[in-house]
Amino acid sequence: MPVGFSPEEMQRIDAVVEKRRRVRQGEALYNNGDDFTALYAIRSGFFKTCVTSNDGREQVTGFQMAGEVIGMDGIVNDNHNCSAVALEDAEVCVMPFTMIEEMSRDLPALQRHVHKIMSREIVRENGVMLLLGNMRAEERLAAFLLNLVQRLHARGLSQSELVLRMSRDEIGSYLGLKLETVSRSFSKFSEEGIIEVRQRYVKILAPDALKKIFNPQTYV
Amino acid sequence: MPVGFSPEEMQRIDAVVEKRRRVRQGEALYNNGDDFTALYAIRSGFFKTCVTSNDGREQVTGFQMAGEVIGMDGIVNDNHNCSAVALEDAEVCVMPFTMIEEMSRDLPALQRHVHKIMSREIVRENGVMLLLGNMRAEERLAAFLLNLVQRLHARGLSQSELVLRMSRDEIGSYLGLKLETVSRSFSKFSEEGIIEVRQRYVKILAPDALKKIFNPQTYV
DNA sequence: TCTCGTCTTTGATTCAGGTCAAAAGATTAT
DNA sequence: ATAATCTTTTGACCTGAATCAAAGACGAGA
Repeated sequence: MPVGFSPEEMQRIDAVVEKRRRVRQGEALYNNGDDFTALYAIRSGFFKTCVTSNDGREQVTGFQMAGEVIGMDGIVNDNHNCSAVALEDAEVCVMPFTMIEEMSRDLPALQRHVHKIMSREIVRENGVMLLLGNMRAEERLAAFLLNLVQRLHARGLSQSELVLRMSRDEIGSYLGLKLETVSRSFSKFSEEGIIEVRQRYVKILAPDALKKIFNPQTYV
Repeated sequence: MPVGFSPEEMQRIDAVVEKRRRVRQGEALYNNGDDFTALYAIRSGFFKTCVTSNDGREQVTGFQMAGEVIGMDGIVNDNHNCSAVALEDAEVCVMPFTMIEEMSRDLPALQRHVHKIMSREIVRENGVMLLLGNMRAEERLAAFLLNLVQRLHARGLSQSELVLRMSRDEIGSYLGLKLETVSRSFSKFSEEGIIEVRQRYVKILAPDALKKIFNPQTYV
């Protein structure tokens, strides 16, 4: 969240952010097609967002954790273009978008913050496109693990251990791979001593080896 | 561009939009890493945007034409995260971002417009992720052609004929395919009488057949 | 007009990842 | 505790797209 506001301004911001909503594991915060009314700041829990082609194929477009904001996909057409599903019990701040717009007219720092959040999402998706368009299975998984552990570390968690909140199938959907390929890649990393895997628990034993897989040239 | 402004407001908007820049074919409007200062509204010409992994693999993230706005990738980090290269001689409006922010504080309709543009880009990229993660070569090419021709048609051009501004290699990069695969898919469509291709000239003979390839289920 | 360089097509072959199948672990419900 | 269900792993095999290679086609410049 942005910084550098006066106490009075913070109070206004708090008012926007006061409404909470709990979402149980497996439930949708919003679904594709739902009316767009608000952005959501994740307070706790873990989400996936996904789009579905009209013949039913699902693509996970991202995994989001505490501190991240979701829902921007709804702004263009006043209804959501993807679904956001909780992968564990979660709580979000409901931030009505009209209030956000109103307030960011008065508070340039908030305005800039909103723009940055959306731009960050564009940049993130650029990165995923690069991954999906150019990388091989093991590179994708390495990139995924490194990204996840880095974000968790930024939240005070371990930079080497994590518990995946999503299934192999969901990881595969995000990475453009089948679940068997994800599983095989995990096993391969494990055999090579790069990681330790037990179901959804993952320990990164050799982060440099992962980085090397993710980006071979840098280390040659 | 947004509508519904008073003459006075239009004048202010015109002031933002008055600065022009010409970009010759093959030149970059901005490069990855460049300082971010402005968004660009394309007045004429055709661009590609692309990101590059640090080992040099390039991913085309989009093709942009007149009326579209590019540069939003630069907002988060105050420098551009991708490059925008003109595929034909082009002219853009340079819209300094500080001016956009300033004005959109006064003009809610402009503010909303800026938000929609960014949201539209997020949604577009969601669609590309679905394409890259789930579709086979011919589906990707069909989706690409249909999208392109639809956008051209919205600009008053034919809905069945088009001249590609980009090479097979660039199409391949965008679609996550090698250029040979793009070429083969073109040939296949051509053999099947779905399109007529002569180099970069493409005529869509059977749009429904293309739509069927793009989205099989709908027609079953 | 001819040549050079670039882009495109096509063919032959290879291979990464998909598909199908089955077993082994987890997790939940009874 | 046990059964039932879901998830994950692993194996065998297949296939769509990549790779390698060569020949055409086109456009720019001499």
